[in-house]
Amino acid sequence: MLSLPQTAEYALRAVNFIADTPDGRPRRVAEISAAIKVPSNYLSKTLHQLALAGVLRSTRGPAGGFQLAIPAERLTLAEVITPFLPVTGRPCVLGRARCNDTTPCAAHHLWKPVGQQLEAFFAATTIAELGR
Amino acid sequence: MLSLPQTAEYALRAVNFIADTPDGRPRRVAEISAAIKVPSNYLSKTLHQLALAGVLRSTRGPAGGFQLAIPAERLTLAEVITPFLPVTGRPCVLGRARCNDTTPCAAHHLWKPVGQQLEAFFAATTIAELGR
DNA sequence: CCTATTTATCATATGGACATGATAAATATA
DNA sequence: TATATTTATCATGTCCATATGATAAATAGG
Repeated sequence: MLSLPQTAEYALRAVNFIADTPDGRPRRVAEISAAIKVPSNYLSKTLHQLALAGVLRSTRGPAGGFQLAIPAERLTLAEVITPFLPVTGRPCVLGRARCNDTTPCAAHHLWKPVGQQLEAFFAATTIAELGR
Repeated sequence: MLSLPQTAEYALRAVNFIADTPDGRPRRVAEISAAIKVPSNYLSKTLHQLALAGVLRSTRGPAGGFQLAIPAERLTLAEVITPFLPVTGRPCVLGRARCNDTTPCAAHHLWKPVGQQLEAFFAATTIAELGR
């Protein structure tokens, strides 16, 4: 029905995989890419963006790779996907530029609670809560 | 956070506008386009697709235009947007190809109720319930 | 300090959603 | 039956998410 951008899904899969590393040692792009089935060269850039966003920490050179920069228990899904959502992310189902409580679209009153629940899901769910 | 394809939003706006026509007379593309602020030539094709989907009825020639093919009280948002959703519409937040109760992704158990509520919203809400 | 290993970055390609403009086909009505 | 009006369809263009491939920069360890 509604779906996340491909890249945001990649990010979630990657972070979830990284979070599941014994003693949190760094994971190489090649490892992650193979594990979650995402093109490695593209994933490389996605992981870099997550590092810029402060979600991951990157280390170059031998034994380098990507680690969580935030403990899985405090890292929310929202933090992971936000860098990959369109800047023009509309909160309005009808796609109206301005839609809020004071100038609502035709569907605002019906959509609001559903949309809020959706946002709450991403904002409240942590990586630690995911399975494997 | 998540959003519908642009074209699906156009479709909802258009159908909502058409539904709001006194005695259900046909509405011309030009009228609709002006009212809901959508490029008319593009809208034309979108409306045509809705006609093919059985949501609208089209009439050519003078006094022609588009009308609802289904009473607003029985026309759901899902029926309006479905023709414009990607065929590969994933029900899985992590974007996994196969994700269901028996072979769930890492987020399946957490996402399921939220996703269901989302689907229920579109499946249960009718055009008649929208405001203006 | 050299070398292997790893991320960072640059250059470029591609497919599809979104859009524009023009022409064809249907039809009401005078 | 001619004409104006309206949708249907065709041809084409643009932009961005997604992706590929190659090279540069950093760093650990011998």
